Amino acid sequence: MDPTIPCKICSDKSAGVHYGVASCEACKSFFKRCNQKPPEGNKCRKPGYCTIVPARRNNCAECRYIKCLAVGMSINNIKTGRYSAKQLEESRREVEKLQRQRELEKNGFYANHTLKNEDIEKIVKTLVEKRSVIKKTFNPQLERFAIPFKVNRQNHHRPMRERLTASWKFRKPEVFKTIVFQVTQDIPGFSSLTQEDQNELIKVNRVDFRMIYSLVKVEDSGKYLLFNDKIVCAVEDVRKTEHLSEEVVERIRNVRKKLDALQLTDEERVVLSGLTLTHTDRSMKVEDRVSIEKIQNTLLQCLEYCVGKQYDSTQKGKRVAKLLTVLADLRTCSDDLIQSKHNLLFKYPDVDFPPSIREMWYSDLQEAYDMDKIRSELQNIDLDFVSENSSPEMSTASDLIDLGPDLETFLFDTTIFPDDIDTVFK
Amino acid sequence: MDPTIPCKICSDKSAGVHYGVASCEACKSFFKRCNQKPPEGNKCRKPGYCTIVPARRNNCAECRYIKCLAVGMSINNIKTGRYSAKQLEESRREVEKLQRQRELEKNGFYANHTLKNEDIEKIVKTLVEKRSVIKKTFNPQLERFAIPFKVNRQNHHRPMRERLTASWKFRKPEVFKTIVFQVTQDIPGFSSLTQEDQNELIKVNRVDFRMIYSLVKVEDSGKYLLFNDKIVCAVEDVRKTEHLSEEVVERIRNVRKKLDALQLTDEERVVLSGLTLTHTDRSMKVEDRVSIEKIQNTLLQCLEYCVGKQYDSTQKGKRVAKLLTVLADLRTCSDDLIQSKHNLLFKYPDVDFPPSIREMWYSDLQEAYDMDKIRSELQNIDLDFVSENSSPEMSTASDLIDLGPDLETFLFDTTIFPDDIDTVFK
DNA sequence: TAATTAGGTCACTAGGTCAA
DNA sequence: TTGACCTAGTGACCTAATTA
Ligand SMILES: [Zn+2]
Ligand SMILES: [Zn+2]
Ligand SMILES: [Zn+2]
Ligand SMILES: [Zn+2]
Repeated sequence: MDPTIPCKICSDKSAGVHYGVASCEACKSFFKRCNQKPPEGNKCRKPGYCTIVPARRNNCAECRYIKCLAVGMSINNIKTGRYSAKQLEESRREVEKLQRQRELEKNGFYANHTLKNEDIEKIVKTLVEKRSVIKKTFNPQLERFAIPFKVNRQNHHRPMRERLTASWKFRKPEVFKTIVFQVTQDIPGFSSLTQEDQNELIKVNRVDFRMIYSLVKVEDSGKYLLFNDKIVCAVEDVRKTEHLSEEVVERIRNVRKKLDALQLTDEERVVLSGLTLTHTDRSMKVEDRVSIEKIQNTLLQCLEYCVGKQYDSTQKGKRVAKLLTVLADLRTCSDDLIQSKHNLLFKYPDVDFPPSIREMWYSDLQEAYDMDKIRSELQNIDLDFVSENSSPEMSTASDLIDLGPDLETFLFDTTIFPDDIDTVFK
Repeated sequence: MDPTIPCKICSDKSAGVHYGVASCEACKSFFKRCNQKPPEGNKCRKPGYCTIVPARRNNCAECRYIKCLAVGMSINNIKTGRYSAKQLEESRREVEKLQRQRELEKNGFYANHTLKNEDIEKIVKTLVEKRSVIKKTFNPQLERFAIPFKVNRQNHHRPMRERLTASWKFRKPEVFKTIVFQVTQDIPGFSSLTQEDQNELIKVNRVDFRMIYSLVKVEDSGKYLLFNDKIVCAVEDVRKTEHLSEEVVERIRNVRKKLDALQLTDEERVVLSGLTLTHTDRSMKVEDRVSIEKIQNTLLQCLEYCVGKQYDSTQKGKRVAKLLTVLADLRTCSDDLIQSKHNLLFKYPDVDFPPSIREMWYSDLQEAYDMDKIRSELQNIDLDFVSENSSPEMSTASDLIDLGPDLETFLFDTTIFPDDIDTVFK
């Protein structure tokens, strides 16, 4: 809407926000046509690598489309109607940011370099290995939760405020922070960002990150939470304790289905996870957008490389496009999830949430994660809140709906009410 | 007015009560435009089935419009001006209910499932058959009233209090209760509701139900009450004994006209009747709104199916929209009727109304229908209060206005003053 | 008065059109 | 195929009207 904000795809003069992204008239029309018929593959020698600028944007439709998807264009992201005062304020601030940005650019900070394959290989390999290390490191702690339990439905009728207050005593968000911190250490350029930017990116994108990075396999029917191939909990019970509406759950379910359908390789998974953290649209506070874009560019090259290992050039572009489309869907979906969390928390402002939770869910709070503190706290984390009784029962399948949340969300972010869990078995 | 009450159409943040329904700014504007020009039909594959949520509400205007109508939006439902203390109290209570609601949500009961055609067929067939059974069962009792009689106009000048007291001796609301109870037995899910919710729904929606379910044919001119094709009474006389204002009668007359103009098939009639009972906005006491919504959803599918039998896909959406519009009009109209009943009864608080009547008309009374008692009482109902004299005269047509009430209302709910009836003729 | 809403306004965008 | 331009919405905000 402000012409000083350039097209996110080709950096031409933007003609407003189209399909969720500031874009020029040309790129808007282009993406519109792509939705009717996506551009043919196997024309570009290196899909994803062509530079998209006004003069050359018509040279490679495939790359233009990939860029559209990468910056978050999606048919599910449509905005209509007049802007609210709040949105206008956002826009105004983005313009200011941009000006500061341009000054940085003049200092030759940003270079649109192309990585060598061996560098890419090294990055991806490190990320994959880090994931299995994390798995091993946290297994002992996570394993303690791999105990199926039954939810006491009676507790759903207790006053919400009471249940919320009780639940937070047992949250361990530090575990997640540690995991994501470990990962960012291996994303080239991420630790060079200011502490503030790092924290902000993690904060606003953690749901997306977690959804993709998830350490657990989701059970095939999608009805149960699995960890180490053991059923942990019925999804419907999580939905209720999470206080999520059917609609939000439906959205999550759909995105989870799409994610599962992708059958991500480990390599694709870690790179995509990293990509989620480079999304800056959710925050006004992020300062150094140019550096973040550079990180994004690096990871996109990694993605292209990983996909190229499995697919021939005919299919490679398609696969990349597909991955990025699902990423965009995931963003919209987790926006909803975050929103419904906010609604919940604002509805019960007097609940005694620990500061770490407030900070996590109230996006306008100023405190940020203290990475050093997290690192030092890593040793002292204690996760036991489930006592181990036994009772070989579980909510019946007929009560359940099809959803595939991930264990981490369940364990560290969700509103689990320990009092609701009355029997643990196996 | 309370922003925690979401938009009834798309569940976005509501901006107050518009056209009678809590709705967001967007849906308000949308409905406003629809009143100028309704959305084009035959664009949606399955009118009425699209989910209306903020992100997707612009995907299908037809379904959004149908949803508007289904939740009761109507140009005749406009409310302006400041809220009274009572209305504010209502709103406050609704917010509380909503919170409790979400906690109940839901023993897996609410699933937005789509019914198979054969199941729909079965439901509709059962409902239609039940109606003809009811007709047969109650014919002997109703037939006894199918005697035209003349009203003694002198009695209209007797003190109101006196007339009211006398009249209630002869009311038989039990008959109606039995009829509606029989019907609810065949509405899937209705009998699974708590006894309290069932009673409350019947209580607050009975006028609408009756108006549509009506067992009698209305005389063509609309000037006389008919049962089994025999004139029973002049409408204007009912108006006077009922103490209804010209305005209310005019409203009823208009709605009745609209209803008649629809030329409902038996199938449409029974399904619409069922739908009236799923309306929860009139009561604060209704608890399990989600289950009721599911019932409503089921019946909406039935309606769509019935309409689909007669109309091609081009016209189907239009017909459904039309039916739901009239339903909304009916609601407003019977709101007026109920209000004027309340006014009447509050004006004469010392009249010795039987408990069953108090309970029926004073919506804030706590007693509810006792279904089991009704069932057992069914055998003992005795409807004879009209003695059979004869006199071949009738109120002249010039006194009459165009109104088409239904016999059940006349017989069982209305304020008939037996003393007013001085001559009955063949 | 103050609260509250219908209807108007117009800054916005999806999708269609068509010359280049 | 492209992209400038157009049309039919959309929805945030405003004001006049309505009511307690
Ligand atoms: Zn562009
Ligand atoms: Zn290319
Ligand atoms: Zn809405
Ligand atoms: Zn539709």
